Amino acid sequence: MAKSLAIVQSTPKPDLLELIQSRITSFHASEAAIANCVLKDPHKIAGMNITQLAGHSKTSVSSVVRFSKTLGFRGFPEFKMALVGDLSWKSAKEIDTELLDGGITPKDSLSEIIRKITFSDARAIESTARQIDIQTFEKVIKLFESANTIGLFGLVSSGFVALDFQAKLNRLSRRAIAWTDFHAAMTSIAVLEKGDVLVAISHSGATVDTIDVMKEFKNRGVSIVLITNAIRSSAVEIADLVIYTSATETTFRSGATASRIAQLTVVDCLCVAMAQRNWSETKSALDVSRSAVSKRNSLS
Amino acid sequence: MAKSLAIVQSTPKPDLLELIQSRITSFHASEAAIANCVLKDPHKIAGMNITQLAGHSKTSVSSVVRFSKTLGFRGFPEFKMALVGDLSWKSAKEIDTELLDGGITPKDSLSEIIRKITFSDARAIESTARQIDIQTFEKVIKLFESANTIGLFGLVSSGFVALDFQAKLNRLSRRAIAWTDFHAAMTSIAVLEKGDVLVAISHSGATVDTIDVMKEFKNRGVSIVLITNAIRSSAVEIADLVIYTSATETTFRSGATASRIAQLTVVDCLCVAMAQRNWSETKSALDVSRSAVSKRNSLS
DNA sequence: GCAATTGCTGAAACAAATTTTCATGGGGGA
DNA sequence: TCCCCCATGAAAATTTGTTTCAGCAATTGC
Repeated sequence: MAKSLAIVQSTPKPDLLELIQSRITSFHASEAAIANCVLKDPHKIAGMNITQLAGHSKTSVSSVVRFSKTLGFRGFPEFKMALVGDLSWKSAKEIDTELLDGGITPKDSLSEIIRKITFSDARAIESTARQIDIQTFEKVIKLFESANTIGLFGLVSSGFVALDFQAKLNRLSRRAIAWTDFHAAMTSIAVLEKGDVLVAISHSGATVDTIDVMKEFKNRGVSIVLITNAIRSSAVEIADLVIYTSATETTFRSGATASRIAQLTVVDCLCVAMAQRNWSETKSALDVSRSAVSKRNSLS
Repeated sequence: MAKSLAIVQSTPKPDLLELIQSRITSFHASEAAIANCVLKDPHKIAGMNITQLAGHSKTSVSSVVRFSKTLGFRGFPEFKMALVGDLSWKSAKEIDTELLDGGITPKDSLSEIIRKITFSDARAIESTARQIDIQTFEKVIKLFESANTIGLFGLVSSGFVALDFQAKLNRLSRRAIAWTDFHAAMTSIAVLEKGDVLVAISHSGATVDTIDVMKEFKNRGVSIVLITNAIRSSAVEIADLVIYTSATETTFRSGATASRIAQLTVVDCLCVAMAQRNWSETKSALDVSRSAVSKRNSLS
């Protein structure tokens, strides 16, 4: 019971609904059915017991238990408590659940569009933050510290994040190389060897090229860190360590801005944490890099 | 069960602990013992089951049930849920009052680092959203719509935003070109002409190269839109329209993540707004672009 | 195109928790 | 001092939640 206690105490988890929303694509059929019920009328579900929810969602009690466990709870009661807490938290914050969907309609005014987008972006960050597993996070940092070279891989929008990550690591005087397509990574595969790290960034965790790259590097004995939004994906299977983001994509948002923002935040957290670990050395390295830039330009 | 539903739904009960406190004198011996336990460490109690609470308060399970009923609940589970809700509600209120300057100190734990960074990133988005002047925003969109070609310029980290912007505009089947350095922009200056738009992205608004680029294009009769964080800067003077971001950089954050995240959000708002303006055409364009990508890959 | 395997699903057996019942005993009043 | 009342906790009864297992569908490999 110490465990369930710890969960209740340490994580108010005030974003359960968003978490469910963002993971809904990686759910199985019956899990998704339950998720929909919960999202549709969370208050109603909060007043149900497991049998009722099973009936209401036209699934079985076992599926409800599995659903709860998939979300990281010990069982259904714990999930229910988290749900109650979440609803209560939201009512305190007066969060408009209608905004949660973030979906934009043809009749929305400009200010409504701005409100909806910024709301969902901000939530993606907060939700990702609460989601981060400190143990994993710390392990990733240690891997980085022991690695000789850090490889970064991401496609399209995740590629920008990889490049950003590279820039930040370089600034911390770490050797880092970012690739944004399959062939670039493959032709310089020898750059990483046993003891090094490859960070793969992929919102869906299912992109073919990304998975192939991960496999190739893994075969070389390179440790694989994955930053993704999808709990169940082939990429997760391959990776040694996984950091999850929590962003919901909706109509007109296929450009994946929310997920990229969440990824950037994660990257930033990792870099700042690394920087902080060796404060003095970093401070000077930062200063050097900064003054080098300002010889010609101010920052950007 | 209809009743318990009603209770959960209708009563946010934002003061369960106070209620207990106020009634404590009218409790029987064992009820009072339980009440004291609850008041002493509500979080701990919230993670207990009825047997544990009975043991902890040195009473019996039956007394706990009676205690719950005395408070007006149907039974112990309902009391527990109310307690969880109350605590969650209270913690939400507290978070608001907590002051976070975002500065990271050498002794911050990993979770503190994460909290501080994500907090300041989320704040950057929210406060940028509040800052945005709708009139300007709308004018920018109209400029975009009437322009033949849209040029994007940003250096270093703002360069990523420019590239992202280009990708998004292309996806909306707008002709857009991003440059991330002075010479690239200058050599293809002829791409933009009178009636077209150049969007300059610069956190500081003082970068020499960016200002030079703006001037050159302005001389050609190109309209200049600026996305910046600096209210008073040379760049603002030159631009025709300015959209302000609102991000504070602090120790170890010179990589400008917060400002970039704010910029990305602004870019996203602009694109979604444009998309929404001609819903039907866009919808199909988006679909085309999406399906083109998924031929080989899932999104990213 | 078929067989094997994997893994999702729900029914039912099982376990845990909550609630009710009931016997006990202590305190206040006659 | 005795009796009655009722708060109390032990244990039975019930409800609720969890695990196991067999079936089935989808996918992979041959």
